[in-house]
Formats: sequence, C-alpha cells, structure tokens
Amino acid sequence: MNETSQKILEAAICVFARDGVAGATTREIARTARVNEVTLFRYFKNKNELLRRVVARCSESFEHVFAEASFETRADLRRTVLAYATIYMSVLHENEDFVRTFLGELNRHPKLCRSLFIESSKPARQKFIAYLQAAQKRRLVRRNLDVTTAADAFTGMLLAGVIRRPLTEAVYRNEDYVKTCLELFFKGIEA
Amino acid sequence: MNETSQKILEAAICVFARDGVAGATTREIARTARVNEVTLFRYFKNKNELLRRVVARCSESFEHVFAEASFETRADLRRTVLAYATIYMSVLHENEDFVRTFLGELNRHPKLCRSLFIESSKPARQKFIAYLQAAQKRRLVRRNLDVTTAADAFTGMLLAGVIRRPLTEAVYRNEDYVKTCLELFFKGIEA
DNA sequence: ATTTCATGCAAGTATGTACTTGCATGAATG
DNA sequence: CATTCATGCAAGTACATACTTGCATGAAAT
Repeated sequence: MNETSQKILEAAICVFARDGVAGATTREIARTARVNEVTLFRYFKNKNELLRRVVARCSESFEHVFAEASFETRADLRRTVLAYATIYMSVLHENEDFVRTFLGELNRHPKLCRSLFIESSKPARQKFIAYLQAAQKRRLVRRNLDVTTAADAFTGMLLAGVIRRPLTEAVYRNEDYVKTCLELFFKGIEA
Repeated sequence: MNETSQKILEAAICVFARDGVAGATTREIARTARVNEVTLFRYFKNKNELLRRVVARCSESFEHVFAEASFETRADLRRTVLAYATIYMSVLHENEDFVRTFLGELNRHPKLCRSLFIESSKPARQKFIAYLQAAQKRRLVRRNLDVTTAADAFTGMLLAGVIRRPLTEAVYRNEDYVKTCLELFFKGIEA
C-alpha cells in the first residue's frame, strides 16, 4: 500500500459517500485524488474492486474504533451505556455521509453492507449485550427486558439521529437528541 | 392521470427503490411497466420529472396514511404511543426498500427527501408532540423530558429497525424489536 | 551514466443511457 | 366510413462512462 493508492482510496471514500456507488465515477475519484485516471486503473483492476477496497478499509477502521470499547464490569450501568454510545457515535459522526449513503445501498450490496455495519461492530455489540445481561442478573436491569433488541434499539436511535440530521438540524442540536436517547434508555432499562 | 401513466409511475417507484436514483434506467422502468420506453417519455418530460413525480406521489401517500392518525386526548398514554407507532410502522413496512434507498439519497436530493420524510409526517408528528406535552402537564410524563427529541428518538428506533432489517432478521423478528422499542419508550417517558 | 519505475497525457474503444424522430397499427369515436 | 389518438417499434443522436494502449517524462536507484 503506497502513498498514491492511499490517496486514491481516500478520494474514493469521499466520492462514493457523496455520489453513491452508481453515481461515483472513476474520473471524479481520480480528480479528487489529484491523480490521472489511468493511474487509478493501474492500482485497482476496476471500479468494483475499488468499491470492495473502500468498504474493506472502512470496515477495518470501524472495527478498530469499536475494539477500543472496554466495558469494565466494575463500572456502573450508566457509565457503560455512555461508553457504548460514545464509541458508536464517534464512528457515525466521523462517517456521517458514508454511513447514510451505504445504508441506502443495502439492497444493492448486501454483503458489503453486512461487513460494514454488522461484522465491524459485532465484538463491541456482543460485549455490550453481555454486560447488560450481567447487569440484569445483578438486578440493575429489568428482568423482562430483551437485552439484545434493547441494545439494537439503542444504537438504532443514535443511528437514525445521525442519518436524519440534515432534516432535523433546524429543529434541535444533535447533542440534545443524543442526551434524550441516553435518558430514554436509562429509564427504559432500569429495574 | 390515465392508466398508462399510473402504470409507469408505479413501476418507477419500484425501480427507483430497488436500483437507486442513479442506478434506475428509463428502459428498465418502461420494461417493468410493460410499456414502450418512448411512451414513458411521452408522459414524463425526462427522468428527473419522473423522479419528482415519484417522490410527490409517495409523499402524498405517506401524508394520507399519517392523516389517519387521530390522537384522542381521552385515550391513555400507552394507547396513544401505540397508535403513533402503528401508523409510523405501516408507512415504513409498506415502503421498506423505498425508504431505505431514499434516505440514502439524502445527500444528493435534500429537497425531495425533505418532502418525503418531513413534510409528509409533520402533522402527525406535531399532534403526537402536542399530546406528549399535554400528558406532561397532567404529570403522566416526566417533567424533565424534552418531548420533541423524545418523539423523534422513538420514530428513530422504529426507522432504524426497518432500515437495518436485512442485517438483523437472522437474529430476531422485527415484531420483537418493535415491542422492545415500545417498552423502552413507555418506561423512558413515564413520570 | 544507465536503467528502472511511477506517473502523466492523448487518444481511442466499447458500451450504456437519456432522449428523439418518423412511421405503422389498431381501437375507439365522430 | 373517416378521423383521431394512444401506443408500439425501429432507428438514430449525443453524451458519459469504464477501461485500454502507447508513449513521454522525470525522479530515484544502481
């Protein structure tokens, strides 16, 4: 992986995020990377391989961020939930357009999107769910709560907040939205 | 609006939802409508006008569904929330692929998406928020709850559940997810 | 100094897509 | 019977895009 192919990959991420998979052109990606279009094809067999590499790279980057999540059993419930929300929001915030566009590509590219949205966050999600289950045993969490769907409902709130941001930013700040999500979830899962 | 243009519009809705705005071709739309491609251009000036008409039609259809929402002040809190969730889910459920794809187009078509996702649900959303505010005055809802963001967080959970469905359907049924969303929200807003 | 190598550039091919034109046809309408 | 009108069909235009080829160039390595 040399410098030029890095430039191209990063440009491709931006252009795919902005224009969509079908809308992104190799010409525009090359232009953005300040590289000749031919050079793009010297490094990447075709547009499809470039797409695969883009997704692979972002999946990896997401994975790294999620890997940072450490849910210490000693920490109290609220701190753990906050840690999960923070790590989740950091990925969404840094990749807002990309996430929005590629969720929209789910019908067209189910496998790529699965790796992007599921595989990369799987370890953190599992840890969080396990933590909630443990907390449930310690009676910190309602016994009749389905922790798996609850964990996903929580990330769902946050995800929707980011995806719909351009539609809501005239109404309230995203911080306030996230705060409400946290409150709702705390109250919602408490025993 | 005669029969043929109806057929074309409905086919366009399907194809746009499936292939995205850039990926959809007039040829494929005509084929789906079992109509000659030339006929398509006789009814719609160009692909862009067809897109506008598609969005207008869906916005309208969404509006009609949301207009059915009647939140009687006498009904108790849970029934009102359930009514809101039901009307919201009916739109999402009937238009799953369309909603997913067009949320992904938000960067490229902000105005169209605004009418689709905001304007059409505005009255129902306002009514729901007003109801929550009233309930808050009657001490049925926590006083420190920001009802606007809470209402959106609620629809956000549901929206995310539908959008991510292809990624989660191996794990749990969407019904169970929705049930958890309702529980979380009830507990989360209660005084 | 010579070679290697990465890149740029000009040009070209093949294909697909939006959109047009002209004409044929058949059903309905007067 | 004559006319109108909606549609189909064949063909074509203009343009954009993915991808290729051949050559020039300049910097770095040997």
